[in-house]
Amino acid sequence: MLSDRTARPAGELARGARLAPSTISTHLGRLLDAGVLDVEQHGRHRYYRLADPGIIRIVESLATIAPPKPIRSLGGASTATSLNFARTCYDHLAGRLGVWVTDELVARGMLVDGTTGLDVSDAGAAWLEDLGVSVSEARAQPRIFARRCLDWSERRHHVAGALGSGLLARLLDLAWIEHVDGSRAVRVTAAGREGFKRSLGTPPASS
Amino acid sequence: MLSDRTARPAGELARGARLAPSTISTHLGRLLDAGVLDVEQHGRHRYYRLADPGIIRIVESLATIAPPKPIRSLGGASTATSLNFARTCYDHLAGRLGVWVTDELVARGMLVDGTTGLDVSDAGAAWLEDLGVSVSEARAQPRIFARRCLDWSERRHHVAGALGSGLLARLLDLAWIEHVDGSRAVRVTAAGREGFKRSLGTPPASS
DNA sequence: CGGACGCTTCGGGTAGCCCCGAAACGTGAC
DNA sequence: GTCACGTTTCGGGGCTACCCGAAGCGTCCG
Repeated sequence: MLSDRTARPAGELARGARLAPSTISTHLGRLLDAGVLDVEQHGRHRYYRLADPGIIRIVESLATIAPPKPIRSLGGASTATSLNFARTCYDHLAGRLGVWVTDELVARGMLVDGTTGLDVSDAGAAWLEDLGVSVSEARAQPRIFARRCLDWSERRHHVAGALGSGLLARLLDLAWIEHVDGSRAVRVTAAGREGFKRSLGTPPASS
Repeated sequence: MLSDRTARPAGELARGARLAPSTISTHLGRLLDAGVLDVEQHGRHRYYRLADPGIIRIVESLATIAPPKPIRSLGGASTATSLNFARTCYDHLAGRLGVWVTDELVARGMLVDGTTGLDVSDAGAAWLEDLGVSVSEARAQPRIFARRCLDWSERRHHVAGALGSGLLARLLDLAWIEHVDGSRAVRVTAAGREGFKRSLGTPPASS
């Protein structure tokens, strides 16, 4: 849950791992002592995050070789919260939906491995422009065009970078997806289900 | 023990870890199932090695953040074998002696961090030439001049690359060190103790 | 100021990992 | 064929990491 560089309070981590707050607190304390985590206090919340980029790299490389349902203890970890289905990760789409979109684009040859990160093929550019995402604008931005970002709930990659950002913005604009209250969680609208179905096939179920 | 890319039979790994062969065999079996290790059978020996470069990188990065005396179980791991004191790692010097030499050179400002790996200062070059190691020859070689190599017994770095190779060759040439029978283990001769003392201070004890 | 809330600390129960010795297996040596 | 040797498999024992509920501490809110 912390591998997306977010800082999260202990209670949220406990709920996410389906463990008692006291249990999570012990773990966090040890990781803090070991220098793996940093903590920042805001009011009565204590926000934990991975200590440095080196640690992040290690966590990510471990996650890539870990079996799909790893974690020998920690209760079973994967929760059934709406965050697992779809959420924003910074400014792009993550969760089961984000990974699905990425997978479909790759399967159709629209998204391919490029020299630095990912790239779109001609077919991919056409599809994106048709949807209303400006590929040329994304390319012009002073940041990496498209890169893989590790999804903590799916343990697979979804697309980030300028392209991921543009895609998320357009999907919200089209009202194919919308934020759930004020949270990072996202839900697919009726229009979205239709739209996805027409252009990429049936999206995963939210349950 | 496997992080230097060597392949080793189960029994040697058991002795190195000071564990019963049956215990080590269980661990190796699990790591094999998980795809972390590969195995190759030669006669009645089974040689284990890390499965791929990705795994090697992960093992090394974990070792760099692990505390100096980690390993919660596994008996206590660090053996008192002669391999721990001094050995060759490919074509350079490793073990307590190899790490000591590297540390002393760094402490004296002779070995410094360079753009790619390590580099020698003017003082370092002078010292090496005085010893009889040709720095210019090492630089001319079509391989990296000097790099850090993780020492599995010390869990710290020693110097490798063309410079590490030249240094080992010269130390053997000067008969400051010599191989123990046919093994990778190395011992310091009487002349070596004298020589090290004059130029770098008292070397670590072999016991 | 009292109560709610987030978090941590403490004490104790349990599951499962790590370990070993004994025995089985397979290969090479005599 | 028999023995030696390296390795694996099996059955069990001890330890400790993980986990929880209860209690304590600090912060915010009414």
